[in-house]
Amino acid sequence: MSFGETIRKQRESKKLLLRQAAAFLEVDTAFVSKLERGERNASREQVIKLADFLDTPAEPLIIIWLADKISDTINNSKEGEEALKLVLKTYKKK
Amino acid sequence: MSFGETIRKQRESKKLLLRQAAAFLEVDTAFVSKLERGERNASREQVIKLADFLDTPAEPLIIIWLADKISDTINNSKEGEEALKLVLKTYKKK
DNA sequence: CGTTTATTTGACTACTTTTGACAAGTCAAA
DNA sequence: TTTGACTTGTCAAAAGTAGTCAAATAAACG
Repeated sequence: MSFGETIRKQRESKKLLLRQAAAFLEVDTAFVSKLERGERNASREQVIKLADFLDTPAEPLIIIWLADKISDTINNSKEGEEALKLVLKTYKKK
Repeated sequence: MSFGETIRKQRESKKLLLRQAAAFLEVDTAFVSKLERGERNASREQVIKLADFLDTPAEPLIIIWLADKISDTINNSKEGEEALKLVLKTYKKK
């Protein structure tokens, strides 16, 4: 599940409105709608604020958000999986 | 080893000059220098051309180049490893 | 139905980033 | 001291992005 879907689900399950999320983040409602549908990207700060707004721990949300960004840079290229493995390998040692 | 280092090593081992690489890629010498030092990013097309220029298969080069971009989007954040694993997991099933 | 409230869409602007060139620089070798 | 390889800084143009606004849909609901 993508970052957008995740926060939408959480927001809805708590009966919160886009408008409220927007007020909390201090942005326009349309913008939050776009975040939830993956049409815009959240900044790290916004993710943290969202976690706060949704009253959920930030870290898992950040992980999903980051994963989304990674998928995005890979962009379905067929070399993606190999590249991921490579990064993971060199990431561990250090 | 990063993408830049990789292509520099290959170029040097074949006694090719920056100037020649630049001509082949149809860019300026300074630009290739920056690519090799990671100060600029190559486009996918440029990577492919480079492979051609270096007379080496493109795929492994693309993998390294992609891995570089991924590392870049993770940018040492502590959630990076978890995010990588998450992407890898969802990437396999598809 | 008709009205109101929530969400989506698209166009648009301002801002930031990136590309690649150019000129001037360092450095080594001859 | 000239020459050839590479590096560095600066910049204009191009491309990308964040966020807004107004108008369009879609629910919800009496």
